[in-house]
Amino acid sequence: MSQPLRIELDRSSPIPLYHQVAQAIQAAIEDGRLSPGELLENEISMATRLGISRPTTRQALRKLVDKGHLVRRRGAGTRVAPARIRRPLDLTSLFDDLSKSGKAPTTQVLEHATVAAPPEVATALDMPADSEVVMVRRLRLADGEPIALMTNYLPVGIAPTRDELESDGLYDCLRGRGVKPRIANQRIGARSASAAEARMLDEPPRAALLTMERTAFDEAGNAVEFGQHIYRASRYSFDTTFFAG
Amino acid sequence: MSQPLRIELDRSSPIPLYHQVAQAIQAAIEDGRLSPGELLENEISMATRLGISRPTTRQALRKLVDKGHLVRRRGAGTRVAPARIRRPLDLTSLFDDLSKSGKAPTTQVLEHATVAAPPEVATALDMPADSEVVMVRRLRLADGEPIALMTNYLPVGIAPTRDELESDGLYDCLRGRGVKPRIANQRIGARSASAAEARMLDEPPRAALLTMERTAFDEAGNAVEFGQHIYRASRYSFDTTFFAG
DNA sequence: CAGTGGTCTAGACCACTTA
DNA sequence: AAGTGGTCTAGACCACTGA
Repeated sequence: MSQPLRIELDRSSPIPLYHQVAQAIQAAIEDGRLSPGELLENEISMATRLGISRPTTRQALRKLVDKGHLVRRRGAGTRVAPARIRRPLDLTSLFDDLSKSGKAPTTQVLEHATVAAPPEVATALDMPADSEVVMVRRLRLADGEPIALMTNYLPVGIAPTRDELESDGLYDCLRGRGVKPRIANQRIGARSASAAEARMLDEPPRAALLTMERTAFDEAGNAVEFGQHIYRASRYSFDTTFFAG
Repeated sequence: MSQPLRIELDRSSPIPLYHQVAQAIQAAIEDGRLSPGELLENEISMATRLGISRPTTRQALRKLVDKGHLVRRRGAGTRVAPARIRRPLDLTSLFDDLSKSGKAPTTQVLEHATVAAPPEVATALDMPADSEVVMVRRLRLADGEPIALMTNYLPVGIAPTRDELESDGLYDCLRGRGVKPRIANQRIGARSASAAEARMLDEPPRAALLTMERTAFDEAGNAVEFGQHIYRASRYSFDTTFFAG
């Protein structure tokens, strides 16, 4: 531990104290003021120094452990986790993935229509058969190069417009409408491209494609989105981090 | 809420009280005594009924929320999460996956040798170049049908023997040695099978394969295992659940 | 407005690590 | 033996939901 981390707390803020503390420490880790493996101040000292109780301090540290940013060992202290075990984004978003890797993501909306939900879609979204849903098909590109062909189905109430989808990722659009996806079930597989798919994605015939099916839910368990996507395996792969419980 | 869940606590047990409570509730959810959407007793009443403090009760409930088994809303109570948003196993294990779906998994150990770590393996395991590691190649089958070809590299100290690997999954073997993988970084992609791969997996030439690279770490951040695996896309896909947050 | 979960406090004792 | 995090208690006040 070099020297105690400077943390400003605002007790009049609606943001919980433990969250302010966690944010401050996470920021310090992310901008390098705390290095991987570095020993942190112990929690009792941190609590008294910040003028908060020990349980509140613990709650902040626990959050960071859950996110994989800190490692704690009884008797041995709290350390910044090795960089390689940090958890990446929680809900995979192609748009964010591409932005972060320095590519310029663009979108062509191929279709945008209100349709009766096919049976498998109605099941996934937990709606009565033939309910109306918005169906969207998009071609996603990075630096002008096709990356993925995405088909999504959304409840009519929350579906973004065609224009919104041209400029932002689906999840950004949903957030803008106050919809917060919290849980997603994904199934990732692979298959060979059909002739039409190969043509659209600029791949050779029967090229290997990554496939992903996803159903997303908000915190109350309401289905928010169902998608069937195919990715060029030559240009894209899924990076995920798992924590054992 | 039908009627308060019967929970037996053992205060002399080394298992923490909050863990006993969480286990009891999770068991009730899993065997159907609590149904999806069902309202639970509120935490104050549960605390007094079980003779434990409210923070301890909260800790139990928080664990279950983190695992996706419960959904809580201020003012509205605690409910069992819809079945479809339950988190599956945390660290993907082919062996467990197959067992649960009623298949009989078997393993052929094709190679088992101590070798100098290739550069990319040394990097993944965070070891000096050319360190000795145990390399294992296995063919995994379900009901006698080939499913996956797996290549793993492990530090010599913890590597299971050939015999152990014939009868159990890798992660079971590691647990048996007291090694607890807690975090894994995975990269999932796809490509076409080589002639040799197609032959071993009983697939047509150039069939689409799922690929997975994984590095697993224990709680202290020590690398435990690095693997490069290929799966028959026609027989296998990855199911995962993500939590935002 | 009654009831719920969310936040926070100020202590206590214990198990484990390190030296 | 000293220091650390892990567990647990018994309260308090607040924000939000729903009838």
